[in-house]
Amino acid sequence: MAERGRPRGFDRTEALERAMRLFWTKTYEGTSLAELTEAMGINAPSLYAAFGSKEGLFREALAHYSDRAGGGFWKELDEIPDARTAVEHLLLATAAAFSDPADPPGCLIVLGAQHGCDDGDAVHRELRARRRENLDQLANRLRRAVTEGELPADFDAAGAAAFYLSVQTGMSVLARDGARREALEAVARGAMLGWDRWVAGGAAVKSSLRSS
Amino acid sequence: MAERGRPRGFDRTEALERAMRLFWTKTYEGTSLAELTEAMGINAPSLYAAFGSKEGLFREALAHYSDRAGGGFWKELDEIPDARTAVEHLLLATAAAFSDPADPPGCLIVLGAQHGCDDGDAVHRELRARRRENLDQLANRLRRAVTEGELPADFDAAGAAAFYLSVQTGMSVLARDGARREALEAVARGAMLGWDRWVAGGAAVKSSLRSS
DNA sequence: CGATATCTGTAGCGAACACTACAGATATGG
DNA sequence: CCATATCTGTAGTGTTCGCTACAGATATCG
Repeated sequence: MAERGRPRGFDRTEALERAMRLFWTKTYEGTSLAELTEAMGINAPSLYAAFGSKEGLFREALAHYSDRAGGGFWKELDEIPDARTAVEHLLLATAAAFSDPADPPGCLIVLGAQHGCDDGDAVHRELRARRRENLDQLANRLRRAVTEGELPADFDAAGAAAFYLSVQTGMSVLARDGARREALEAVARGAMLGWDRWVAGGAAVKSSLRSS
Repeated sequence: MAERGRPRGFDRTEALERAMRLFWTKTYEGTSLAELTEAMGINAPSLYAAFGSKEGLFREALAHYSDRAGGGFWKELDEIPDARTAVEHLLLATAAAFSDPADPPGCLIVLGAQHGCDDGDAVHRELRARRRENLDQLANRLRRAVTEGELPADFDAAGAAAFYLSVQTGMSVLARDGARREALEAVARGAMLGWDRWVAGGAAVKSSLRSS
């Protein structure tokens, strides 16, 4: 059954793309509806008919971001067979993406909204959930490497995941503050310098702690 | 000369402290004047007489934060004689502070405002400048260790500073997302695992890159 | 063609925002 | 005691916010 009524006068996907880039540049709360409608080339009622609300539009923009811009290296994390190479690639690809002049610097999922504390707000909960997803994906990738025998049984997958995600998250802010690609790559390479000692296991971690 | 006119009816420092904690919890843009006046126990005209504007109040709150809450470990970075211990202490003290239940999690300087791109806004420029200050202080501390002979002449102080700051910055977001103290300490310890290879110098970094 | 359904543009809604005019209150300086 | 100066509380200001009522336009269905 074909659609009835007057057909939509704009390309929904392109409008969504423009909204995503605006949210990415100015954050959720920092982007007004007037700015959105202007960038999308439509009027407010068209926006509400197509996306429901500012929040609905943001959530769709977020999904679009995960599928397109921010999704690449996270998918590859699972595809690259060697865990060490996979993590290194994640960080180096992040360094390249966050400093790509064609896109706003940093990650929409990290920088896309205010970082309040209480936040029962749905947008903040969704962003938090997606960051949590990244943490889990990283930990699961490392655990997989343990079961595959690449990493030792006592490998601290949860700790290492938190560490590597912390590095990647910090890179978002550094990029927003103007860090160049070489600087971000130095961060990525620096994070990999400790890999062997992560692999060496809990004893090495503890001795490093004792030496302080 | 003593002050003329009706004396102020509230403690300016305590009001500032309360404002700081509110900004710390809800960010600059996320905190309304109504919330501020309520938390500070004063009316809007008193706030404006004492602090000039919301922006002026935030800047004073920021200075208060640097002097009091966020300032401790950054001062100690320069006081601890051994650079390795100094950096390790910075990260471990950060882990403890960011997960202290008595304070809002994470750092006001990292989380205190929206992370927009263009931002000619004065508040954002000041936060960015303070983050830049942290980067410079860390790099200078490492360079000092080079001149003192603790670190080799070819030590990549700028790269290492970017790396360790990236870790610390990421910890702010992890803390905001609910990371416990042990998780943040794992991040801190993980960051120190690569220290020796940072010290081993550019050749080690490059070989690590080649191995990917 | 008429009925129906959806989209578009104008124009404006109530609420929240940062901020302030003004009058009364309360101190000091002479 | 009077003049002056500063603070406090009330009650607003104009602007911007996200959002929508409504009428006209444009499509399909029968």
